[in-house]
Amino acid sequence: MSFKISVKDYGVLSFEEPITPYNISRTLGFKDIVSAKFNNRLLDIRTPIEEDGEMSFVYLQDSEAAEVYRHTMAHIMAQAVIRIYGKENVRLGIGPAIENGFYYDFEIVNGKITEEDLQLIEKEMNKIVQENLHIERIEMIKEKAIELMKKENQVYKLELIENIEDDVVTFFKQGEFTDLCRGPHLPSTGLVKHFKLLSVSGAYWRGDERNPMLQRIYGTAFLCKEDLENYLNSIQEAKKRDHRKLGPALDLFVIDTEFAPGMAFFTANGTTVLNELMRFSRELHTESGYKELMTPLVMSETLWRISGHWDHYKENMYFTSKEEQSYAIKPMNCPGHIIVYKSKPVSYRDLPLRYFEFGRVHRYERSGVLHGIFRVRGFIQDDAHIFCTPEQVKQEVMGVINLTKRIYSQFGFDYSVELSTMPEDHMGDEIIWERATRALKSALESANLSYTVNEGEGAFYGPKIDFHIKDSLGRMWQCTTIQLDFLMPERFNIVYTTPSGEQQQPVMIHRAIYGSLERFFGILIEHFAGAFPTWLSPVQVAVVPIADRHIEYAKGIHNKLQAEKIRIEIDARRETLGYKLRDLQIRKIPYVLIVGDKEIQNRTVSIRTRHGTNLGSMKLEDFENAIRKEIEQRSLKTLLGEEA
RNA sequence: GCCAGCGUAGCUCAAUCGGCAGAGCGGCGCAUUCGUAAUGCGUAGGUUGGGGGUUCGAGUCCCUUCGCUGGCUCCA
Repeated sequence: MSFKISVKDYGVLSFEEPITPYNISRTLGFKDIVSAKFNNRLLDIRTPIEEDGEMSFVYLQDSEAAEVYRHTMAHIMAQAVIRIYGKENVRLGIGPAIENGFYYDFEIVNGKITEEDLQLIEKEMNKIVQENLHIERIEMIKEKAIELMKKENQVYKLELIENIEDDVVTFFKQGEFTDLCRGPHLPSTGLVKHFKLLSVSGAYWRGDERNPMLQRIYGTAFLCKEDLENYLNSIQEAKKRDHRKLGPALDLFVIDTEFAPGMAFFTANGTTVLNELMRFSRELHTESGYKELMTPLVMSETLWRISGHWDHYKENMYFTSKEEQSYAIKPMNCPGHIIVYKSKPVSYRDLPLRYFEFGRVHRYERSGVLHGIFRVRGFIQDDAHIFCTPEQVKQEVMGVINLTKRIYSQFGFDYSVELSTMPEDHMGDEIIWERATRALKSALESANLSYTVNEGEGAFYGPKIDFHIKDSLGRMWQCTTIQLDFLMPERFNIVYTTPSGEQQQPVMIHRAIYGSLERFFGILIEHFAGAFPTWLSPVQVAVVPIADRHIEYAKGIHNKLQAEKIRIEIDARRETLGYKLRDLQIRKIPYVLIVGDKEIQNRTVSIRTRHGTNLGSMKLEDFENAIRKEIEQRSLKTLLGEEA
């Protein structure tokens, strides 16, 4: 047996016997490695290697090391939990490193972990760090490991081992604590000292709600104190952008939890923003050849039986009845659009037929999932259904992708794209699903979008492409969705006439770009931290007369700009100038026009931005032209000299 | 829905061990007419989420219900 390893910054070495990265590093005089990258996989330094490959060493300061030390931190936490609650009372689930931190799932027999306990656990973790325990990697024959786990009553670990294919499994041991684990881990528990436990929550074993619920502790860890503090501060800062906080504070919406949990009441300000969003969307949809519809909110239950919602979506629907007739409040707009489609004969010449609607839908959502206006029970979709021939599918999907890119670029945020395939609970043949999935893939590739695949996450009627946007706390939310559907046209038996006079079934593409206006609005609030671009700002300009004798002039400005459809208000409150400026700035009004004696004399306005910058005086006409242009262009930036 | 925590004035938060429900901001009133982030004084505002219980006495302890937060599952 002989194999070669190419070590970065050294050269190629030949070995006859299995060797660990640690031993290689020692031989070559590299010190203090915490992990090794071997053929692009992060390895524990104690893992014996016996094959050709390329290796580079990972040191504590390297970015790749975070995964390793956070994983070790999860073990330290588990060790602390066991010390506190007693070995016989703790059953371990899984404990991986995640983005920015780590977690571990526990079952505490006849007990529970509360937020208060986190301090206690942190204290014990600090002890373990102080003890600087040596971490050992142990290989064990699977049968023996199963026996051991049975003896220790570690039912979850047992399940994990039974699902491992190899004959040998690995454990990591630090002091009295041993855990089934693939690794990699640090050489000892004393290397990373700065950590914080963040929260405790429930998590189903293996993510399945039929399984028991374990308790999950989330934490984070960093090499130096500053990084930890910066991270904790960034969480605090992000919380200030939270739309649930900013929305009511900026008077955009309220949620009345007593009378309508999971429903948003948009105030005048919020409605203004939504109207602007809809206006923008309508313009683009018209340009892209969509026809706007309005369809009923309440339709017969029978309709929903035909559509398949009754069989696959009933749990999420609201029902009502009158005169012994049962009705459903629509959870989707598709059946309504199909009724319009069916209302007259369709020729191949009419296709693709793009029906668009700002459709208000209601879906029952379990109480625990509601979240501000990101996840509600009633929302408005910028929904459309494209009816087309099978040949037109790819082009139509690409059209939607382009429209999506166009809309996103207006706001300037990043997104990720996912393709979701056939779920367990689905309608129709697998062959149809495969064809549809291929069409979506092909469109994605032609559009040059990189994407990840979510197996089994599609809608019940077809596979879909989703665009996700990050919220202020790093959670991803689905906005745009493009779903292919070969099934609903069949169930409703809709057809078009082909050139040869035959009746053929169209393909249906369900798509929404904002997704839900509520969610998109919420994302915007967080993205701009409430300081919307001027075209979206509920109030675009405030005029502040310095003293009563300036009110008349201020009113003139107000009336003039208002006549130009600029959203302007006058602040003639009997308060000091400083007080009003502070108040208007907190409300994030893009421009404040201050008028006093000087301005009246020169027919100017003094301009102050919501960032507190004094832009000096300007002729009213010049200001008017600039802001009008800024609004017309729906500019992300101000045209008056600084970032909007 | 599930696990844990939380729910006091419009908002942010006090109220010791179970012992008279309070403050700041905001609102309202009066005075102040002011040049780029908070003028001063006064005043109203509460069934402590709802219901039940323990107790001489409950914001505080127990039960229940509704809601919220963090996650899990689910989803636009």
